[in-house]
Amino acid sequence: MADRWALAVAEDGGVDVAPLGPDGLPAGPVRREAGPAEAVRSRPDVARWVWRSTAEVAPRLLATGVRVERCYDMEAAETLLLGHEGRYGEPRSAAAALARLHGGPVPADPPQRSAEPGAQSPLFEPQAVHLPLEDLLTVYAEQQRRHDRTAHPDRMRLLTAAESAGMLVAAEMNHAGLPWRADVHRQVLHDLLGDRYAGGGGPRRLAELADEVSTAFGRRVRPDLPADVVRAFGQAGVKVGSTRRWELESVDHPAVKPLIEYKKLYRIWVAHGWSWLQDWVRDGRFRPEFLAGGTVTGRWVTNGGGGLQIPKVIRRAVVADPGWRLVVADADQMEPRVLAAISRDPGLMEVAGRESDLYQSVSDRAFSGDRAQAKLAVLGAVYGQTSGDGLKNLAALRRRFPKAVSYVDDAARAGEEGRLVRTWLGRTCPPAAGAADGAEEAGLPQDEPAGSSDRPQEWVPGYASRDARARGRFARNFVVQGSAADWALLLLAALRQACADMAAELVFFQHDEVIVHCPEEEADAIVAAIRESAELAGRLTFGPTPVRFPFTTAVVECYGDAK
DNA sequence: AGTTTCGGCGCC
DNA sequence: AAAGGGCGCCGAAACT
Repeated sequence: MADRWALAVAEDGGVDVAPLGPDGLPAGPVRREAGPAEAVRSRPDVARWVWRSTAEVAPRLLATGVRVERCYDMEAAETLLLGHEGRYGEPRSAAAALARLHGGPVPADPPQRSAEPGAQSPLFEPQAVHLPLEDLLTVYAEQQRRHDRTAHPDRMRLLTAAESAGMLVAAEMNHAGLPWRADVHRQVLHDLLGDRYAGGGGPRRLAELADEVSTAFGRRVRPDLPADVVRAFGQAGVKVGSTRRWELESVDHPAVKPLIEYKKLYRIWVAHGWSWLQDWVRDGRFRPEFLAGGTVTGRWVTNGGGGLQIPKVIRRAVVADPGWRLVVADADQMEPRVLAAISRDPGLMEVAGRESDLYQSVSDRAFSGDRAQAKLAVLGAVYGQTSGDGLKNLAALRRRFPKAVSYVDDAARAGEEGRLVRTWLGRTCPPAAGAADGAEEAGLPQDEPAGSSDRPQEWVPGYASRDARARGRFARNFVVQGSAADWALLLLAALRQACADMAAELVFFQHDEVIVHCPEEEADAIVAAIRESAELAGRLTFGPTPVRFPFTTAVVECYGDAK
């Protein structure tokens, strides 16, 4: 049995499959099967299935309980390769890749559809283009050659494998759903907001707070209309530029307290209230549609339901099934640890080589024990902070960890100058990303490289334009956030394999946090598997490195009890 | 009336 | 003086 097989879905839902040799070329005759499940089930020893789109195939496998070991997602590969080649914006479908090879007209990608609440099969792609197996093989062979031509072929191949694994995990999470107790959710809502229908059609507590705000101003003010609030403050003799919380917090006025409380609860009501519950929770599960690789940095997004923005108070509703547990695992200080691994800064690698609190260690070395300052400085360096305490403390950071800071500085400069910036494994930042305004559809730099623009947007001689600086900040953050996403994909892939021979299921993933739903007796094994997967992912992603990737894990029945 | 943008905030 | 990065979501406001 060949190690790799290719699989092409036909118009009628049947599939053609063929074994691939070590060179990636067909090593046997094409066979016809009734569907992906039949094809996979009768070939249990295949190590990797090569197909056009995991989102197309995986739901059909999951529906019949068939699992694959690994896959190669051709359209994920095409996206990564186009990015690496500096060709962001070109159509990324397999059909487009084929057309480019044959010199024909290149079809545009189908438009992204958005999720509909309660959709039964949200992953089914209505506009799926069924390429014959022979064409898939042509594209695949060319993609192999394109991997070979990248700056680090071994890393790029790993990235494609990791992204493909992520697509499998995402499909499995979409299938499983996050255990969700609607009754608990309703109780939380009632505790926070009071009766659902009380004053003016809204919840009681919001009506009360709106009254308090109005009383404080001495006239009727609607707290959810920013313009109305700004006007009311103006009439009270307080000049505010917006109604953002950080700005209001420094205002001394009796309306501030109820206003901030109102906005907090209003947010819960509109984004995770009763109608959200009705729209997104079915049969005891919340099913956001996870999209692996949904952002340019490689972070995932969810399509529908705000799956990655579940407010802390609402997590009370995430409850394990009877006899089961949630293993909630959160990577400790992931971004500075990743910065240590990619920059090879000796000092930062040394502190990241311990599992203890990294910010405290940085603080001990450079900030005379003030952990909060150290954390601000590190995050400021990663995010490109341009003012405030973070900037002030950056100098101390630079003295102690020069290679780490210059690593992100170099990325920022490259971004400003419109050069390509890549994560450790080779995911590539679009040159125009981070531009202040739209018009990046062309996928090309928006304005002149720094210093050569004849119409600078700001008159600061020798400095980059505002847009260029925005791209610099984007690129600075990209190398860290994106390399962290590289590592997280490998972590997920390893954890998925560890869960394979247990009942445990991966049910949630949020950048540096993962939740496994498992029978109580498997919880200890899962905790160990997370630790082992994290270290394995570190070695696979970054090669030999002293950097550790510890997790804080909690075995709980309720997500709200973690942390 | 329908679509896009804005303001604001949730998460990391 | 200078907006710290990435997202999604909602209603209101602003547009067509």
